Amino acid sequence: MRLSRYFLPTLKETPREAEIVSHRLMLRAGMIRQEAAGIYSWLPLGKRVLDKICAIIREEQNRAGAIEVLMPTLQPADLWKESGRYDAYGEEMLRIADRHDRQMLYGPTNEEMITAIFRSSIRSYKDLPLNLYHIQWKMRDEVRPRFGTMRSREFLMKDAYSFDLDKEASRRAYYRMFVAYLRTFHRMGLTSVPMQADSGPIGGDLSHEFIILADTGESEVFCDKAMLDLPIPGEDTDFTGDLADLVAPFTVPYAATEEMHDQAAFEAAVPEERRVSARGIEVGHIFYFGTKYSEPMGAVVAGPDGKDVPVEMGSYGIGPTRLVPAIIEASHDEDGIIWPAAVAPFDVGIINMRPGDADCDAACATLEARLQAIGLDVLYDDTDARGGAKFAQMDLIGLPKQVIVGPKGLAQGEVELKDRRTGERSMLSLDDAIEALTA
RNA sequence: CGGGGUAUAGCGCAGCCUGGUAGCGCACCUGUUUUGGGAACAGGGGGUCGCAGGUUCAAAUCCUGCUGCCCCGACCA
Repeated sequence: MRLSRYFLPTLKETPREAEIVSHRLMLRAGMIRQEAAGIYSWLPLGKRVLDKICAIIREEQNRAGAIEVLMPTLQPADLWKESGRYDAYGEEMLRIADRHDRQMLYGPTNEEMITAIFRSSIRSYKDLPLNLYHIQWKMRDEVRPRFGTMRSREFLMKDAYSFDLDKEASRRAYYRMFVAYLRTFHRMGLTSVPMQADSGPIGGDLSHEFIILADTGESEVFCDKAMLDLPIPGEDTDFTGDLADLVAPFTVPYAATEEMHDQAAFEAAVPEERRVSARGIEVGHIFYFGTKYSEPMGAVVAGPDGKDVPVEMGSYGIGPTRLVPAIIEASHDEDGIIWPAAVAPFDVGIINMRPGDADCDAACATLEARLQAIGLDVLYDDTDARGGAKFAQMDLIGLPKQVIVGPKGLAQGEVELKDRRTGERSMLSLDDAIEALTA
């Protein structure tokens, strides 16, 4: 992509409304634009990051055996009356009447709808286990949206729903998502800590929040330092087996958000030098809720004995539009964003120091073509802005690798390769630079 | 929903107290000189001063009402 033909409205100054660093950087890097309180447009650079995040989520959901669907954002109120949540949900649910004065709502979540889909097609335990997910816009009309897309009213959510014959099978389904989540966040360059969460009226231990540690996180979290260094299950994980042994190392050490925190238990369980108390951002939440929806809504399957039983369910959420700022909170410096390679909007940035100079133009064009040929996404700054402005902009938008091409280097047959994270710079021949970027 | 702010060009701000027909920096356009870490000079374009009403010869400025947005709290992927 040539920068001169792209839409990248970066800002030198920070819009006044932005308080936290990720919000400031997302606005300055031209990733988003606010349309109303808690409502955002995603501009090209932001859209690219969002797409990369969603792609990783999909890969890991699919690997874990979940199947993608797509449900509508607008739902009929009748479904929610069946589950009893239409009246219970409160002001956070955006209610709409259509032209026939039918009661509709912009969905804050999809348990009712997925249960309706399930019950209309599945009759036998032989069709279980089943896990259906989608990535789709949700609306929660929060009293006070804030922090950019970290807490917005309209937000993207990956929500998966599992269906099983009994609680034991549902636990295995829960563990599959547990491992999938560990892998998903790990692949995005994040250290996530699963923390036991309030599981509501069902009780038990099958509810976890996945927390990213970041200084500017919203809530206080406490855990055993050992949690941060646990190896993450590999992509060869057999999701058809029981994953209890893989999950156990993550559920045994102490880890709790402030709502669940017990200081005495913390001190008893964790030696002082391993006690971590930090800020965290919730990027995922999984829970088992049994027959809470299947029973009132009549989602039953015939068991081996031929008798109908309400299906056991769980739901599993990740917020991609929250992950973007979460990643930035965890990875930035005073110059701007530092994207982990897996979610960077472009893999490589090329800076042409002297557009119009035949040698510079030719070297940049060659570089761009060869990097694209090996499958890299390249943003080529071919504008005639001053050198300093180009460096600042490329650092602001956080591309992990940058190649700087100018007459001084070319006179020696070299270009400069820069690593955004470490700040390391080295002069290399064009071929060596391409070699280094391919590795 | 309680408390506190704020609203003037795309962004950041001044002007308001003391009324006289809108200004600065950045960004943008033209030209020249420049060019290795947010260039210099010269010229230029861009504004229903959030909205509505009122006071006045005259309102960005004073008065009244409303709305948007931000922050703190309670609530939440």
